[in-house]
Amino acid sequence: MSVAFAGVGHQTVTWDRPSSDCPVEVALAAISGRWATLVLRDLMHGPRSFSALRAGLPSLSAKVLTERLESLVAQGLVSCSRSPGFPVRTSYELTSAGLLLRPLLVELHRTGEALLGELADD
Amino acid sequence: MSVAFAGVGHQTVTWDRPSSDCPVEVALAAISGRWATLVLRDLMHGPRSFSALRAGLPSLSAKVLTERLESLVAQGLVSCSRSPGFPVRTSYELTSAGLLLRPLLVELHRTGEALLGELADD
DNA sequence: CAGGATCCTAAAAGATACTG
DNA sequence: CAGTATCTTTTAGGATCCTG
Repeated sequence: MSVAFAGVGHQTVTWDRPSSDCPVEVALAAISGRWATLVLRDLMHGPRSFSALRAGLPSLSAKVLTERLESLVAQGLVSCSRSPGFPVRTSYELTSAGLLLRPLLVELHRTGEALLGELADD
Repeated sequence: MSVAFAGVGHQTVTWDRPSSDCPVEVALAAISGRWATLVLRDLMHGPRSFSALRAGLPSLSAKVLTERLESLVAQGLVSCSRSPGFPVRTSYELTSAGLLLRPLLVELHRTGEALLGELADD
């Protein structure tokens, strides 16, 4: 059921709704939600604690950061380890699956620049 | 202000919120919203009328399709031409800017497949 | 330090009916 | 045909205060 965007060829699949088994939806799920790409970008540079992530994104509330991280962990893209003792320290880190997102983020950035350039010509 | 995701190097930019002048946000805006990628995928195959798009995405209401198309047109990614006379016929078509999204859609699909493969290993 | 619990608002999505 | 109008529901995001 591989849908070839590039090869504009014949294809049998006909989605009638965004279905979660579609690869595109899977990838989209990983990067959607406000701040998601920014959090991922931070994690691309290495493991980060909860507060390190907050410090990097000051206008992001604890609640939303928690949501974003929970989502990423649930999708198997990020793992979380917490130090025993007190106060607790956490370390969020990309899993091998999470690392697969790097080319997508790069492409997102590249495409955005291309759009800015193209639309400036008008 | 080019942010290198790939080159994990030094960078001066520090976003404290998703800003619309960030290329990543620009690209994200183009593909966000439910059904957006599906509509774009249809348009990648050539010009489509309003009802042709609806026919391809049966569970998508006229209202939402209208919203999606308005957004794409507003972003300069799609153009719309309407035939004079009655009944009216429309033709939505990707602009040259809109065509720039193709590699991104391909990458989205590719990444999704990679994720499905990687996560299946667990 | 790293969240959880609540409450609130705004925006997005969907259903339905109607118009140029 | 190609939408618009309206209303209701859902969901995301944010603010604030609290806890292990």
